[in-house]
Amino acid sequence: MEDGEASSITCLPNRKQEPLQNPNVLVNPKKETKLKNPKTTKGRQKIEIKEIKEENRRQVTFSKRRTGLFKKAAELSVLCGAQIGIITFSRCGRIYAFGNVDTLIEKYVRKTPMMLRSHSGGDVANGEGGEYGLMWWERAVESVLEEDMEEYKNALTALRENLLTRIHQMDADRTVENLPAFPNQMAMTDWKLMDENLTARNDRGYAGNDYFELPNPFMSQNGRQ
Amino acid sequence: MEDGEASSITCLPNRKQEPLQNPNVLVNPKKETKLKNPKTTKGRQKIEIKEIKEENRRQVTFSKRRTGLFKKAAELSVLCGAQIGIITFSRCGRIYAFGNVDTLIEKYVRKTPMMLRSHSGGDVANGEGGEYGLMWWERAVESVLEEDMEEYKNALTALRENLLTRIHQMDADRTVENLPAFPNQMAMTDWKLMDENLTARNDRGYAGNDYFELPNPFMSQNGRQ
DNA sequence: GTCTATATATAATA
DNA sequence: TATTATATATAGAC
Repeated sequence: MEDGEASSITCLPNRKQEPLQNPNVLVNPKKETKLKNPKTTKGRQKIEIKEIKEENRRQVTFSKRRTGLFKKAAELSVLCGAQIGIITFSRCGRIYAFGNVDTLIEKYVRKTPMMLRSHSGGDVANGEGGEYGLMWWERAVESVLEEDMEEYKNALTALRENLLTRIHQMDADRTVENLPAFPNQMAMTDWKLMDENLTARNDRGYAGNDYFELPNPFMSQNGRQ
Repeated sequence: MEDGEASSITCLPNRKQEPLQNPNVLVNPKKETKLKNPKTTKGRQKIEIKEIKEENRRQVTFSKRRTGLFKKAAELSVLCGAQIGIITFSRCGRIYAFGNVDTLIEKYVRKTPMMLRSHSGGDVANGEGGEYGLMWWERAVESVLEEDMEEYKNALTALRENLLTRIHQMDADRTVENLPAFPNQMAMTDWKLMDENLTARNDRGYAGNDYFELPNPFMSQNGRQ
């Protein structure tokens, strides 16, 4: 009820009223004479939080709630000056992202070394540029950074892609079952970049809300989600 | 109004009522005789979506809305079988994350090559193992992958960390002002991993909601956000 | 997509 | 923290 909250006039305590079918007896239900409102809908119904089985209903819900989630994120970002990134994979593997995800991923990975270090068992290594028993590709990265941080920064996205397009076998879940051995063989051509009409950024531009969708090339164009 | 929606009885069309101060004339406002409700609060007030200046109010809002956002994400995940990851940096650089972020980051980076490719100007390269004008570290990564994908997978987190701990100068924003030249010198010791009481996962365990907070070691323990 | 009625989130307050 | 009243999100039906 963003604007025109006149419907709050309705104050009928009769809940669980008749099936509200056949509103044709009364005046045209929409437009004109909304007095004597016969409750055209049941309104928002309570639902259980469990997987929605009906394909179509699930799809509608996904779309609506994803929109709502992103809107909430935008508001939180603006209100509190927080940086927020959201990555969403629909069941068919379609990506929906919110925020300057790339930047946040880098910040995230950069700021959570402890988790990873403890995972790999080692202690925090010092980074003076010597040899610390790093794997060769780790040293490689290290060396390029020491001599050319700027170029590295500019090329990071390319590197990042190259890195990860190689590891499609890992954590393959049901949304991305059988990727070909070389992902570049995929016809990833029909992705689209869409600008979202999310809440306008404030002058600081915290999250820089970019919002895009990248369809899974292995899904038929119909039957999306 | 989770349970007990009796308050819907109140149907006073008089909005913008008096400042509702001084409810002491009537019976005790809380408990007993909530009939003749003198409106103990103004209820949720409409706010503009712009940065909240008051430190305290902003902090409260951040906490509440972040909780709400994560709850929404959990619901969307369960309802629609979607995988969702959220990364949030508060103004002071504290990290709040939702979902199996690491896995989703890998999936995300793996599945967005087009965006990056178009950014770097090239077309989609084929990956038969030849030379495509890749930068040397790209070829390096490529070669290691071709001969030892498994080891690479296992070492990915270490690589990932090593990669990104090197690029702390980029996108330095006001939340992370002056990181030392070598992040490993940071005393990243007081992070904590907390389990969140988010909505219980369904049996598929889509997002595997892990939720943790990683405080910025450069912020004093008080004055958090 | 749009609409309506209701479920839910949350601003202000104690 | 917990409560309350209201703003907002969204289920169901077009």
